[in-house]
Amino acid sequence: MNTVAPTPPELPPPLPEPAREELKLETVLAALADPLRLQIIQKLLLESEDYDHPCGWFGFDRPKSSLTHHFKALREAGLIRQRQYGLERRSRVRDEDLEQRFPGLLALVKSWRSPGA
Amino acid sequence: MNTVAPTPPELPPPLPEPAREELKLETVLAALADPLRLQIIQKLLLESEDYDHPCGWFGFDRPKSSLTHHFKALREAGLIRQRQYGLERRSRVRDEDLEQRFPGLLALVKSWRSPGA
DNA sequence: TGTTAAGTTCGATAAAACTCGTACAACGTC
DNA sequence: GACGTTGTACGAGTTTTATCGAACTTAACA
Repeated sequence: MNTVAPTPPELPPPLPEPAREELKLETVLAALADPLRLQIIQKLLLESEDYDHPCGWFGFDRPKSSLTHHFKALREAGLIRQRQYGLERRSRVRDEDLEQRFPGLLALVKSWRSPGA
Repeated sequence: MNTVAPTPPELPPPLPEPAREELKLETVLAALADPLRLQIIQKLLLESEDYDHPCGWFGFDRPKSSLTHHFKALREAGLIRQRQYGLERRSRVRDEDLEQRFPGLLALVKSWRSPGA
């Protein structure tokens, strides 16, 4: 019986991101201080169900260039990992890395009561 | 036998601050995103030993007007409580309020490894 | 009363950050 | 190849934030 974990089915490589050890609390907090970005992370945490999501999935009524800006900020701060699937760039929260470095932080985001709801 | 808690020995009233229920995660995170302010909170958490401290106690080599700016930012975000003692304005972390609203957040600040040390 | 010390307020400057339009690149499909 | 779709890159305008000097306020005290 072979108990080796199955090889993941060829994922596209992640876009450039800081390594786990490079994550800085100041930077992570600054990234989360923006309400839209907080909302992005919260939605991913609450609704993503193990799938990565392109930024259209979020349903924000904002110009695309604004969204690019915020997703990039999140990625560069180390909050999300992004992979390119054809045209789409899908995002997921780096929950393991974040929990390891900043335990409890994501729980706070999860239970955030956003002003808009 | 009287088990009533002793009346605290006449503290000066706190300067204006947001009530516990008014604390906003975005605002708190933004306040903590600045390295100097993060350092202020961390130092208070690690070394204050139940005393409030005037801003000279921190030993920052910055002009007074800069310090005023940051302490005010922390107070208005709800991170510290300040009381006036004669000429001094002493600060303490609002640990109970913060722990209640954002459990685990202060632990992250406590274990922060500041870039400068 | 005059001096010192802690801290504020105001104002100017400078550096970041947010917002978004326009133009562009890449991939799929007809 | 032309088109629609997803998203980026660049740049400009606007707002926020940080930094700090200078003048002021207040309390303590000799």
